[in-house]
Amino acid sequence: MRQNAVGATRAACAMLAALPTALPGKRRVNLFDICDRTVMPIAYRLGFIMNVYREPIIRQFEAEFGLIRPEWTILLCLAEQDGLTARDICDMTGLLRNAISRGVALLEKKGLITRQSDRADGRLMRLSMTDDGQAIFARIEPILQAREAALLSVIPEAERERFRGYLDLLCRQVQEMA
Amino acid sequence: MRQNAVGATRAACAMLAALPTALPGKRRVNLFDICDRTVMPIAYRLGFIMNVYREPIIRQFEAEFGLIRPEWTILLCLAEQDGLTARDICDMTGLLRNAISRGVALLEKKGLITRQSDRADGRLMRLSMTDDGQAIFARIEPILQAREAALLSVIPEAERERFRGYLDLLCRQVQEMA
DNA sequence: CGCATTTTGTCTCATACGATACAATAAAGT
DNA sequence: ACTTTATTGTATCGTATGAGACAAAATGCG
Repeated sequence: MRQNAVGATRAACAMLAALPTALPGKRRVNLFDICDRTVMPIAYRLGFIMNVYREPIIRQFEAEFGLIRPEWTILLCLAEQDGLTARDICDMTGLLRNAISRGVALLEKKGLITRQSDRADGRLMRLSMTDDGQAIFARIEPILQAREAALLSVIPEAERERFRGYLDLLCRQVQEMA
Repeated sequence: MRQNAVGATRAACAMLAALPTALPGKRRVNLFDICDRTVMPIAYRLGFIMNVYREPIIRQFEAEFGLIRPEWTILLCLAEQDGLTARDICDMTGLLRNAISRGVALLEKKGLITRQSDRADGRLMRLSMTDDGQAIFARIEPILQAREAALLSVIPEAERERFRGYLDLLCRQVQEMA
């Protein structure tokens, strides 16, 4: 007998409750065996994808380039738009002020970016990549690109625009929710 | 002049390079201003969504229930399938052995799960939720469910199945990539 | 059997990270 | 102008967490 008859929505999944309670022998349980029976089938998938896709890259960049996540995230942003402020990067990435501040300090100490206080608003620090920063970024960018290509390869090219559209909707929605 | 003419793919985005290099006044820079000019427009969106959607919940559950991420992740899995092993949960969630082991130890100490070593394979520990565990899970589940509903509300119902299909493709692909 | 190899789970350690409080500047209200 | 209030960024501190080494059990191979 399943012991998990908890939560209001559990009843909605009652027809699935007939699944074996004791796992048969050594059968390996798969992600898809349970994620649709949870109350968060989409968020579960998103979380799983990020756990498996993003985490290893974070560790690789730490080990290989000595850059923590906020650091190369900042470089990624500055590569596409010079003179961003820490606040800009927070908004664009969803990282916290804390993390960006730390990343900026580390990058500056390494000489990979420069900080210049804004003339109009003394609180703002405009950030720019140095040549060294661009050199490092030139090494991490192809890695990110290759990984993106591998990820997307399973979605037919004709469908990618539609998929991107869904993600844009979610991006706006999570901003609303915050 | 933009200083970021770095990386092989930059040329492909040349038509976008005409964007203003110095930010005009105090204009707030948005996520969508740059994410399509990076080499990882999809992964960037996925990362952003997770940063803004998942992180706050992780912090809330830590503060409100004293459960770290591996802990409530384990409960989520056990709620849908009793008797899972730590290894099963790793495969299903994309979390590392380490994290699951830690979560299991904490949950057991709190009396929220029980561990029972498998008769056939002495290395395996079969996990089960206790009544207390189910009680806690009954409190976190609605929160997760509400959040999922809010997230998905922006995707038309008729399209959700298609979206879920895309995510399934990505789930399988990241498993392949690992 | 007997020995190497693999698998499962735990432990220790260094560290990246979020929470909180704070300083500096700007903006708004009177 | 002068006093709140908000915004931007920084510093300190406790903790969650990944890396790596390890123990125990199972499996493969001679």
